[in-house]
Amino acid sequence: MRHSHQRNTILEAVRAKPVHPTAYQVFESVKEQIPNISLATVYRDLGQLADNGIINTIKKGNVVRYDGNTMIHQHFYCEECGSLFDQELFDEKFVFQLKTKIVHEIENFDLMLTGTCIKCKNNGDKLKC
Amino acid sequence: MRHSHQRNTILEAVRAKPVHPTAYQVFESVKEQIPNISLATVYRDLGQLADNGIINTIKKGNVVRYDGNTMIHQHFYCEECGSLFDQELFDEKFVFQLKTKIVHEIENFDLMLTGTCIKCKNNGDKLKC
DNA sequence: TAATAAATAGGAATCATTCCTGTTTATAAA
DNA sequence: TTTATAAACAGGAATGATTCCTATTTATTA
Repeated sequence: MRHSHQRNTILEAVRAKPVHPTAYQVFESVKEQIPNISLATVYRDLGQLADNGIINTIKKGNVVRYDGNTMIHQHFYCEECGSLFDQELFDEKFVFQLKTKIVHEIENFDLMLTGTCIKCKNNGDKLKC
Repeated sequence: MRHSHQRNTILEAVRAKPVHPTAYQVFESVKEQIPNISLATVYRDLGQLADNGIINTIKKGNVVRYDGNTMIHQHFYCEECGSLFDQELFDEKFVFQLKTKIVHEIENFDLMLTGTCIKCKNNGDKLKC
């Protein structure tokens, strides 16, 4: 990969956002610094960064989200408010042991939990009173 | 849900296919029996069947696949040949215990493993000789 | 048998993502 | 420093899975 101002700015934008932004959200964020950046460039660069293991991708619904945290971790998605949280459930060691139990060669271990987050659950309970 | 010939045929098609068919694959299959079935009908009925817990959905890439097996199980996707296998790794009991460790209310536990399946791996090794 | 709400076919619309093309830029060799 | 060239880019068109829309048909219940 050659040095690129756009790609650096894109990487910074992903790392700055703990919300796991979509490509479009990264586009909007980077636009503040590079007004005429192209959405296609954002997609291309995010793809390159992911291919090189510099960022991770998370799929939820029909959109891809990008995650600057490359440590092994899992995610929780709240169906009520749409928030996507990091969820530490299995560590690297556990995942490594699991891989040895499977005949296939595992590259990725993607766990997505969905449900209602604690905040929404409490709000829901209140409304029911 | 009212009785519907189309929906029944669609459900049979999903259950008959161990490959976890996409909506379009179900459409093609059902077309043999109901030639003028609409793709929109297939999508609508698959959605209803999933909403009622009669079938499950699996997301891989940008397509949804449908699974007639409603028991708790996980999936492995081979990046080489595109096959999607059932993978029993965590049983219902284990998943239940995990849920108690999390503050949020968990409804779904979706694990997708990706990599190279044993068959493709062996083929690859041969080619390298 | 009639009323009616669910289900349907077919096509249009949506939207995230990828592709295409002519132009610009980073890098390395001359 | 200049030149060559392949990567990166902007902007817009294309793609493809899925959903929406509307007029028509069908299952169910009174």
